Amino acid sequence: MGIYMMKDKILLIDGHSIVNRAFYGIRPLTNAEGLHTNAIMGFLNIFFNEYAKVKPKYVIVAFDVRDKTFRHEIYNDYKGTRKGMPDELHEQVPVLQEVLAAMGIKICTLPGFEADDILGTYANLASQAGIDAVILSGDRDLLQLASDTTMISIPKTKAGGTEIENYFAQDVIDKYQVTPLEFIDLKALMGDTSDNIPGVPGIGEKTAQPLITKYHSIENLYDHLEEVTPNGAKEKLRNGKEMAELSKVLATINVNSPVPFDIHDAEIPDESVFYNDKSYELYKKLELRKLLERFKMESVSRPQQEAEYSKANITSFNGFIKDEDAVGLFAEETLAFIGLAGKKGICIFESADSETTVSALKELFNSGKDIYVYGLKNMLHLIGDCDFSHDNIYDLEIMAYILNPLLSDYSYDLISKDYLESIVPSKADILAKTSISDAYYSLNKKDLAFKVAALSADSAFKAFRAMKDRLNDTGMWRVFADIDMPLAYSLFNMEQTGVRVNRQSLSEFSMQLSDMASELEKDIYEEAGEEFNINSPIQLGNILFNKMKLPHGKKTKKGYSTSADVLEKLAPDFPIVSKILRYRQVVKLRSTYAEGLANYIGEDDRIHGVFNQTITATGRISSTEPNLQNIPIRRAMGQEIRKAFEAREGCVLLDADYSQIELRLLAHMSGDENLINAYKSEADIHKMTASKVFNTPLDQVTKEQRSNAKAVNFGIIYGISSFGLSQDLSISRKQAQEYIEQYFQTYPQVKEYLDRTVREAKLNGFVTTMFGRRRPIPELSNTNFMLRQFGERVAMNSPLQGSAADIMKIAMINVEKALKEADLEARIVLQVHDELLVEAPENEIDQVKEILYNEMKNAADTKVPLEVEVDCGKNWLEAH
DNA sequence: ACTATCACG
DNA sequence: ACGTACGTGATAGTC
Repeated sequence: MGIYMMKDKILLIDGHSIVNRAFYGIRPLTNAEGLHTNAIMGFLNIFFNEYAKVKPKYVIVAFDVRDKTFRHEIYNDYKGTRKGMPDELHEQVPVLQEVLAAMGIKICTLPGFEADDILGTYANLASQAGIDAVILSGDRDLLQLASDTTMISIPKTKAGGTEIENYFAQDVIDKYQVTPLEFIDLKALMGDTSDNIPGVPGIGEKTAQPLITKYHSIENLYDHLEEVTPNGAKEKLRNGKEMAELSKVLATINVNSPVPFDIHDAEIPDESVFYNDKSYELYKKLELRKLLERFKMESVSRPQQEAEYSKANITSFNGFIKDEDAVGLFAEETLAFIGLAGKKGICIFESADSETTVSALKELFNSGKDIYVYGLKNMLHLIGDCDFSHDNIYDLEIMAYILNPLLSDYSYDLISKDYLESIVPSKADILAKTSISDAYYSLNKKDLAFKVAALSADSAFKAFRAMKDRLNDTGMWRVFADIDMPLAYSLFNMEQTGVRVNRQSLSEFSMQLSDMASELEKDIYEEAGEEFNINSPIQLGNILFNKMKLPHGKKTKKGYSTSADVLEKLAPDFPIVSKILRYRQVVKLRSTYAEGLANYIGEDDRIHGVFNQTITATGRISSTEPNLQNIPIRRAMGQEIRKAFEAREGCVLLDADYSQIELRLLAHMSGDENLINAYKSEADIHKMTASKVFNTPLDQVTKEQRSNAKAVNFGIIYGISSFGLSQDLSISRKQAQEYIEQYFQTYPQVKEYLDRTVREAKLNGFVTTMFGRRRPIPELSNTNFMLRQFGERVAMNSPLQGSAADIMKIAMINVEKALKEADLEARIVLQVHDELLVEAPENEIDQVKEILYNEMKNAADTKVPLEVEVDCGKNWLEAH
């Protein structure tokens, strides 16, 4: 390998241009404080990529002083002003500058000059000092600065990510047939609206480019104006001479600006200067999680705040809690140790065996002390039961969820930040990807496991008060104490009970499905004339819409949509399409359900799924590993899967579901007299609505009218829009709009209620359920019309969906309690939003039916009675 | 890791 | 001019 001197490099960044590109390229993101962060994140990503590629010795980021844009003022004065940036972007610029400064990166602004001038000047200075320059900008204006030693880098957003186009002088010539300096003249002729360069009216790129290639400059072009053909262009040039000259002044970058510091002041001696305490805290505050990983990678020796704790044997934990009223508790699956934190400090208690730990935990729970934990339900699974006092145990994860259900994570480090204003290292910071168990049992990471335990217990101990106050202040303490906290035990019991699934039935059905799939596959290949992957939307789209030339509907990013609603419209005319739809159905049933569910059936022939309590924005619970809330029901083939959910020997399944609970709640919450009366007088609300909306006697309502009214009813719950309804019903927007207006005429107080809800949501920034649970809606104050519109629909939907969720939670708690008090063996096995599935011994059927009906019906007091249907059967399909 | 699709309420 | 119904999770393909 030869040895040669590498020239030093300087990376010059056009701040506003890159931040703009980042803003529009990345979906909106905010941190817990509501500060937008997408542009900052995008900028830093682009920066780190470019930094890694260029490996510069110097870095300068230039920003315009936006209020006074000197050169352009001349022009702005008579032709309007530069487009302002949206608030969501504007607020990020000073924060980004703060981040860059913390990273030790020089920022340069210069009143009276543009960022372009600063970049040009430093590139010029660099060239004189024998330093290569790389200018990073989204703006092609900068191409005039390209030379053999100055490269212009322009990021382009492509489908697969960001690609960067690099231009030295020769690259500019190759692409535009003009030299970098001639690029100024080209720009001056053709103009650039984004940069407020007027250009010569009527002259575009097509005309301008050959002219500059031939005459090299505007001055020379006008000296030879008479030679120019065609006459039209000549005439336009003649009339636009003044514009051309002005434009050239505007388009020329000043490479001799009075820049405030020397290149050598912008030296980055080593990449590690980016990663310091100050920048770490800023990244953390901005919740730039992905980027935070760099801090670990790049500076392993970064000092981490130490958690001070003592160590003891678990048998002595009583001594620790003796003079404490409350403690924060950490426990995890090894059960080899626990962490306790109280007012006198933190202690890690080690234990010889898990039985000792379990009994210590139970004793602790029964000690009468208040216990604060993160994720109680998981802890209950470690212990194996919840037969101990409940009302002194508080789950901070649930508290944090209620305070802001929009977050994706409620770990101790985020809670410390939000409620204690204290930055502590997260589990991932301390252990990277190692699990607590692996760390505990490894040779050198045991103390790291202890450290996580200590920080978690300590933050639980300290954050409780602030969170309780916040729940009280927002009127949500009752939601926590009466609904979500007790529900955790119900969910634990449900998970522990599990639901019995017949392995044999699933496997037989899976084989049938496989046969059906290969049959359909064969037919589809035959009709398509070739073999391809039917599961690939890209390949399928190509076959259907490019090769076979079927009429296409919507487009996706990568081609034509092949979604079911598009294919269904084609199915009657093209047999291959019906086969594809059927193939999809079959494959879905096999992979997700027949095979997918089988993987979760345990030794006890039951599936013990996970019911998550801190996921949804509205207060519903969600189900994972596997998802037991989306088991097929609507189509005959899918019902086979439901049949596999069986009661164990000697038992039956009782299924209880609320009928149209959200619509009934709409009647209750709006107080609409017509809707309330409709419910009181007629069982079939969709038919009743059809009769009123379409002005038809009840007994003459057609099937179609009823189903249209049903769609409108659903639309109302989802936050009605004429577009959405028109899509659903395959009718025109105008027609949909008429339905909606008819509906609101029928139920005027519903309209008033929805308007009021949106209005108050805009005022408060959140909506509430009947029980006071809040959902924040930051979209309502977004400047993006689409997002605001979305916020309005959410405002209409969330109180209904959320109140229904609250009611079901209350019902679950009460059903469980009633089953226990009646000393029954029956257990809740599933919850599917408005439906409960209970497994009960045959001799308990009547009692359990009664309990389900009463507890669900009476879970809330509403102006329209809640209707509950209870049924039973040997399997879930029969019971529903 | 992201997109498209589809299962449920 | 935009381009959408509300709330979820799993799978397969693609990058």
